[in-house]
Amino acid sequence: MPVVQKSPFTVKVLRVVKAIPKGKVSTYKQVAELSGSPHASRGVSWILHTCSTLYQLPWHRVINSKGGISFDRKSHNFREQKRRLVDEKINVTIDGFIDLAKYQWKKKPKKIRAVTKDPKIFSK
DNA sequence: AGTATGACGTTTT
DNA sequence: AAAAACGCCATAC
Repeated sequence: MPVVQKSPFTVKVLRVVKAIPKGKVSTYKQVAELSGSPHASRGVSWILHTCSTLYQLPWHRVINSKGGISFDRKSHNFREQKRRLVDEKINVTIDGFIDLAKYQWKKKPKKIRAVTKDPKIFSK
C-alpha cells in the first residue's frame, strides 16, 4: 500500500476536492487549476486514486473534461461513481456522461466593483 | 537520479 | 471522426 505523504500540492488538492458542493461536479483540470498547477490533472487523478478512501473525499464529483466518468463502463468503480452522482440528483447518461454546463461547479465569482464607484461615469 | 505509472488534456494523424 | 502521439505533473520505487 502506498503511503500517502502530504506535499503542498496534495494538501491543496484535498482542500479543493472537499470544497466541491454536493450536487455539483468538477473536473481534474479544474481541480488542478484551483490547486495552482494548471497542468497537473494527471497528478490530481493520482492523488484521488491513492487518497480517496483515506480522506473520505467526494471523489465521485470529479470527472474528466469531456464531462464523463473516467472508468471503464463495466467496472465496479464506474457503477459506484454513477450511483453516488445519481444519489445527489445529478443526471448521468447510461454511458456515464454529465452535462457540464448544468452541473459544473463554478467557484465564487469574486465580486466585481470599482467601475461603478463614480456615478459620473454613467451620466452622459 | 532515472524510470515508471496514472480515475488527464490537447494536438496531430 | 477516431486513434495515436505528445505534453504535462506529482509521486512511487
